[in-house]
Amino acid sequence: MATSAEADWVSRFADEVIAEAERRAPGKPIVCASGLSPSGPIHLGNLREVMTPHLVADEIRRRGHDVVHIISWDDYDRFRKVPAGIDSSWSEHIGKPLTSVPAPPGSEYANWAEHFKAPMIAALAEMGVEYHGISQTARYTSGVYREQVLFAMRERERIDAILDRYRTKDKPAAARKPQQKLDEADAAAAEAAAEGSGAASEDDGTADAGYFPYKPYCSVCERDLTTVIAYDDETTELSYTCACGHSETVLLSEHDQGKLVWKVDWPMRWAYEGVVFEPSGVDHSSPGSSFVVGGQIVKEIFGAEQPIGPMYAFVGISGMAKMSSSKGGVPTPADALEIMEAPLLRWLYARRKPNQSFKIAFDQEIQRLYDEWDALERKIDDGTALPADVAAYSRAIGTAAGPLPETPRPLPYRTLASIVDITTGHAEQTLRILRDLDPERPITSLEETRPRLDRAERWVTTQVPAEQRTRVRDEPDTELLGSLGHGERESLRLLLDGLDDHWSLDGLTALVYGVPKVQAGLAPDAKPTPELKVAQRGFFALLYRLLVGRDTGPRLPTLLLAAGADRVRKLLGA
RNA sequence: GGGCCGCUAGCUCAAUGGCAGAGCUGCGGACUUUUAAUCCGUAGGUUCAGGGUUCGAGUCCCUGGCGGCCCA
Repeated sequence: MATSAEADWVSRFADEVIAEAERRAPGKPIVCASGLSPSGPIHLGNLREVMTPHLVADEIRRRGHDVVHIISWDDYDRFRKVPAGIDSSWSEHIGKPLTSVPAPPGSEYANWAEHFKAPMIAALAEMGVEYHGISQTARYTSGVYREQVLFAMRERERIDAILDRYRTKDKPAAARKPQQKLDEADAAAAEAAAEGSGAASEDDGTADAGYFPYKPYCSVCERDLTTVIAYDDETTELSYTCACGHSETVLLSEHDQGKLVWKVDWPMRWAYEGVVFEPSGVDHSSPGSSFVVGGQIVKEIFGAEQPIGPMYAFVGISGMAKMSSSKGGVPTPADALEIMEAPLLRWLYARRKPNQSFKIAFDQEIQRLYDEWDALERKIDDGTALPADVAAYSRAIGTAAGPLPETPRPLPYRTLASIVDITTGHAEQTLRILRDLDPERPITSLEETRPRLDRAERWVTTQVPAEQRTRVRDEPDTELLGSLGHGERESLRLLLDGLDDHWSLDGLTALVYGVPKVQAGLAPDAKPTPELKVAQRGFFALLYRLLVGRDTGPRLPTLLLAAGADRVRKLLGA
């Protein structure tokens, strides 16, 4: 196993967490935690909230310790605002728990929270992330946190005093910030991240009647537009009014409609679950943030310790086509898994330390990424990979539970992309080209190249701009054909005459290079001269013009095979 | 105004106080190869600046600069 000299960041955290857990709660399962708010699409930035503890927990599990990774679904949080694209009538639900808001129109799910949890759950399963999901709605409405709620109310003055250390006197006057130079995706991601972490502009529970760390959801309208006006520690009688006009008095010792405010809720759960490791976004790094305040509350009020909590930086996106960003503008893990295999996505999160930001490629960069991945695999095989690279690789391809599915014949992604581009995904043609790629070890079934083939195809169809796609002409370019000189006509004739006898990848390769040689009076297998190379290039450009209407394109033999002999004859004016 | 993080080769990043290193790009070569093909070779550095601690600092401390973000 990894010694300290070759440990990566995951291993180092695992060391620390194991030691801490041993000190805090010897003999009990080690608890790592993530929190996710299903208030909208759960995007690739939020995935870091899960992957960071996942990787650490997995390392701990690999070492044979008992460990649990909790994902807390903050589905009892209030519905804050109606996102763009949703009917404005949803505004009547603002203030309700996310589990009490109807799912977006057309959804098969019971409510807003379930609708956005579902794709994340599917993605985590595909990525091999093992976790214990906890619905905060279920926790609060079943009274699990009863004692913690009553305790927090009893201690409200001390909590208020802690919060007060960070309150600033003059609330308003928050000068509008100058126009940021973020592009749309970044801005949306930053906003979504802030939403998810519950950091910004959270009502901390201050009211005229005093401070109360508990906020009831109204029994009539379900919204949290409530104000606590009285509370009795002895009887636990709590009186509130709601903006809807309703008012009532309930026994908090029996009442289950409401929750602790975020800055108290989070530390309460650290204490309740005994969380040893939980990361947080960089937006928690300022004084007064819920992470900083929570650290004091968990210690001074709940008598527990704050988790070891690395701050993680944002995850960016490069080149996401506007169209397919799933309804929210920011791509989700499901979006990424459409164009890359799960180990690749895991690798991105494993190889960078949490405090490093990185980008996930939806553009051409993904080809480079895959090249790098394949090169790493070769280095692992021949033993020349660096220890940290080996660690990241092993965390990417599987978990303590076993390896993730892999592609049996991992052909270069760029090759697959190029092939599906020109065959437009046609299975028979794709297989024919794949079979001819390596005659020594011919591919006999598309299955051998899956799932990578499917990811490449998905990438080509959803992410490659139309102007970069190869589109074989439907009709011949009669104008260009008509303007050709004698030599050019002759070259096309030589090519067409040879088509039937050279209809294979190698045959066509010899043919397309041979035509200019024959024209120059050389033997088809003559060594190329500089002049000949110029002639070849000119000939190729002519063919590309006639076949795809541009000067360049996929390698000609592949292109000819994909287009088919009949179409080639038609387009070349036979 | 306060805070967090970052700054190392052209780019993306390694280096846990102990010889500054990879990938890509570039350059040279091989190849009958083409949407950034592949293989071989090679170059590339005031580690943001200044000071301090140390036998030894990219790494630790202080001051400053620049960038990103958060809070006010």
